[in-house]
Amino acid sequence: MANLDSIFHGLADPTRRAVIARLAQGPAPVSELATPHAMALPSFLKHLKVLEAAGWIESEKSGRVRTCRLRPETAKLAEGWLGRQRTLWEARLNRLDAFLETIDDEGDTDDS
Amino acid sequence: MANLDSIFHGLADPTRRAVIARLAQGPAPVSELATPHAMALPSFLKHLKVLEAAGWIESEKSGRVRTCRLRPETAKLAEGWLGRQRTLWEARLNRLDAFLETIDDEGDTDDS
DNA sequence: CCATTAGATAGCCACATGGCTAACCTTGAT
DNA sequence: ATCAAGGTTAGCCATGTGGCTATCTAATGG
Repeated sequence: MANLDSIFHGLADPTRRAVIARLAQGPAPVSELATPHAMALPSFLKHLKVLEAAGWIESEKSGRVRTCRLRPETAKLAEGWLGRQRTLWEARLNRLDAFLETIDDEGDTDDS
Repeated sequence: MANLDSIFHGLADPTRRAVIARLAQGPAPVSELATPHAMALPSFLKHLKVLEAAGWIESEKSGRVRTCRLRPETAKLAEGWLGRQRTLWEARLNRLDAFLETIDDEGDTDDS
């Protein structure tokens, strides 16, 4: 697992998001993950390491092929944090609405 | 608005997440946002600029006070992307389940 | 055994990030 | 008019990030 810092940093790059999107449809070997991306393999491997360190993916080598798969729990951590903020935000808006209605009930105060 | 790169990069730092969490409870001036964080103001301002460039917050200066507020649409973009990946992932698991049931239906094939 | 395939490691480079201090500019209060 | 408060700007520095090439190892196919 990893902290939110590395989890969100993992998402802050189109190559890495593309890898996650690809792996959401099932595991794949490194070379297959790499082909859509116009960069040298070592550069791409760095992205995979970032994702693995963040807990987004896990991988296993069998023979000379390393197969990567997604760890969906990590997405839950990310969605969880975002959801909690949204909850706070919405609660605040509800309180605000309630307050505004209170003002309505009191009628206009500064109108000649 | 901004792209997913900067949106997620905005979240990849505890100071910035704390600012977002604070602003989810309502707008606040820069100095109030800064006080909980043990760093010089200019350093903190950089974080605010990252958040503003990413579309996470907007701010307005009146007199010598700049007030910041959250832009919750941005959270929707982030949650939206994550949600779409989860949808793909779950669809894939459903197909996998269906496939495994297919195998069950066919009975054992290699059992003497 | 030899060549090929799949990936790993090392090292280099340019630029971005995240922190700092010092100096500056407005606005507000006295 | 002056001083304090609230930012803002400019510049410095160390480290991180994202790309590259060159080289290396370990499996596999012929």
